[in-house]
Amino acid sequence: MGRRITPMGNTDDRTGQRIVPETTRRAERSPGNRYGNRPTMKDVAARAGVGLKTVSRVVNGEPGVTPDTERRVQEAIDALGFRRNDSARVLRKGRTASIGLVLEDLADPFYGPLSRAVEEVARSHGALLINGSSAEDPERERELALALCARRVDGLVVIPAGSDHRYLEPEIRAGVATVFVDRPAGRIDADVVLSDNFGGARDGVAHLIAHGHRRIGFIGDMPRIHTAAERLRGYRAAMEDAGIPVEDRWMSLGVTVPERVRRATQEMLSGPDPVTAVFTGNNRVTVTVVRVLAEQSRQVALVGFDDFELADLLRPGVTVVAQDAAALGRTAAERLFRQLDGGFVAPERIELPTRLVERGSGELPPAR
Amino acid sequence: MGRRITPMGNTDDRTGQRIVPETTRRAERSPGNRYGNRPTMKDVAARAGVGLKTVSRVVNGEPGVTPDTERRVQEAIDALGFRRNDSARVLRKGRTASIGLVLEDLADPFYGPLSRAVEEVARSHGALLINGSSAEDPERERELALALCARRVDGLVVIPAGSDHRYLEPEIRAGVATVFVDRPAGRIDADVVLSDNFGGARDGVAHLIAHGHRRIGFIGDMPRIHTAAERLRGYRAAMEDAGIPVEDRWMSLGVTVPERVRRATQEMLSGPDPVTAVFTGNNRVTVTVVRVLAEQSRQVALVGFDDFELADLLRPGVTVVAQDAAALGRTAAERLFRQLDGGFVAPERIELPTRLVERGSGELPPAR
DNA sequence: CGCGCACCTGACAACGTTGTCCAGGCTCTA
DNA sequence: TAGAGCCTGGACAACGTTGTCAGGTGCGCG
Repeated sequence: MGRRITPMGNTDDRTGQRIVPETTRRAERSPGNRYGNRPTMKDVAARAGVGLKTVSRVVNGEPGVTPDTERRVQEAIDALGFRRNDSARVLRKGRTASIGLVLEDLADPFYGPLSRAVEEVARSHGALLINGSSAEDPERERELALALCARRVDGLVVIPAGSDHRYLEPEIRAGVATVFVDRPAGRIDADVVLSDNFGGARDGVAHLIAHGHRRIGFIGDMPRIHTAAERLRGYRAAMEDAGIPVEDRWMSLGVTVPERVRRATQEMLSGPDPVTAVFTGNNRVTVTVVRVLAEQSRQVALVGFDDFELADLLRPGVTVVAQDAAALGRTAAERLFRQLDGGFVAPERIELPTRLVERGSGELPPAR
Repeated sequence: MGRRITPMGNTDDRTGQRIVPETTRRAERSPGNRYGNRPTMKDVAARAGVGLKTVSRVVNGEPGVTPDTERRVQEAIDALGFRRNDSARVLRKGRTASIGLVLEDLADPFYGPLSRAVEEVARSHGALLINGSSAEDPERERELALALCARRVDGLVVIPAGSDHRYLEPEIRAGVATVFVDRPAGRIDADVVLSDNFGGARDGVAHLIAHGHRRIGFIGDMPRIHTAAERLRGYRAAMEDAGIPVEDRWMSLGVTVPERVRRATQEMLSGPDPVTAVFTGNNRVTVTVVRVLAEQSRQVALVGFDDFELADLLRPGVTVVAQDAAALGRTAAERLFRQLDGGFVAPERIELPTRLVERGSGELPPAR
């Protein structure tokens, strides 16, 4: 491996001087237990010569402590490097001020902004965010969600991988606020925040039809994924509205790995009556299809679901049906805290609109 | 707002039937406290007619329980919907099986894969990941890191925003494993995992020089950010190696918002002796510069630090110095767990190599 | 000067779990 | 059949914090 390793001894960024802190030794962890013998409120109280509860009051900024006492306690805190143990606090108070986010894959550019939006809302409510990726595996989603519940997160934002979420019923009944995003919950009654997948896809396909296309391909994700199914439904609706009978060979659903998408695209583009336009079901598919089309001599129109960075810089620019990932996350998180702050709220299904962004690829006329 | 809201009453994905679960009512939260009156081990024990510790044994799969007793306990658990309270467990055991990640911005495509890699390693060690964005604000980084310590995360992976991390010394001494990624820690002695920013930038600029360029611009992030400073240093080194005196107007450092970058680029490209090539200091800058160059009639060579999706699809393809974000995250997390599993390890600085990916934009000859 | 009141302070229990330790019942052997 | 040893089960304390409540001090007013 090409990595270079040097023994430490940092240099200060600004002065370039070598810094050797007198002691940044890790405390020997006592064998089974204890956080490296951290000081507790008891220790602080002893050192400050006050009672336990007085320390608690100072730490939490509660009233009823004379300035002099407060100063003594604060000095002891600083001297010992005390930091309140929130685990114990949580145990006592019942609220953890943290929420969980179960998503599909943090590395997917669609979920980054969504996750960030959830985090911002959480932050504004003083909560931390614990998140995990389900990798599109229902079992893993379940494990993750339940692990978060065991940590007693106050609420849960879930981007479902599975289609049966009854396993969450006991948790919801026990008071865990829950909101589903991007895809609906399966078999339970809960808040859901979605994009208008059906309408967006229909509009996108209609846009191609309006530019003269009739043989239009659809390449999407596995049909068991709700968004994929909805977008396919939108495609079918647009075609039907235009009175165009859809041929089976124009549709391809399955995993979104490049190889499959590539093959599917090539098949649609070959044969006697090839498609003259393609509608792609998500950003990963779109990117692969753009690559395939770049290799074609013939011009093929393209509209993709999901916006992506640089779509405007390609030639032609890629026309997309854009959904607002950040708005999805924000709306879901706000909904979550509404549940937490206001007690029970009847579950709703919130659908956010999509937006057709014309950049050129969708406005190409049918070739030949 | 264009959102559509419908009262719930889910339909099953597969059957289309309307599902109305008999009761998914949220438990009334008792006023101050309690997790909606969740059952505890005590409740389970009472129902199963066994002792508290026996329940604990069953829940944790400890030996010493007859199959018959185990079955009774398991039934009680299922009937009550019991789930172990990990907060209490943590309090007792001292380890939380969770690690914290403080990064700059989850929505940045560079950090998605990094975060995901950290998560995977954490998962393989049975730990959860709590993360937060510092938004490049040192104070917020500090708050976040300390909040995570208060939750008693076992370890911390930090992408520094600030340049002084002495505030972490008490935590490290108390046993919180800590690894810094992407940028070094300031003023403390800790593990650091970096890309070879200096070498990568030097190689990238040398590549431009090898293709005949002499007037080469550098547009980067704020110089207080370590990576930006290192990359600038690499630029200077390459120029010096080639015996080219660098002019001040060829360099522009500052925030990476599009407006500033755009202006900086335009300035370098105008005037009597404009630059014939540009080296960009990170992916956000690169993208903006690509946009500006696309508007130019003249061809300008470009090499960017950081790879980005679709760089190969642009015309010309964008030549980049690629760093492996996932490898950074993975290496850091592995290092973290090495500390956690193996006790004290002397801090090291690990530097991962970068890779020059030629795609065309860096191989353009100087215009005119 | 004495009483009452306000204001501080601290002892104590409780949160839900796990580690320790002991009791009781069983089996196996001498 | 008695004793030893093993296996199972449960009582109890402890983890570090916060809510409750009662005690103590000092001050003002009658």
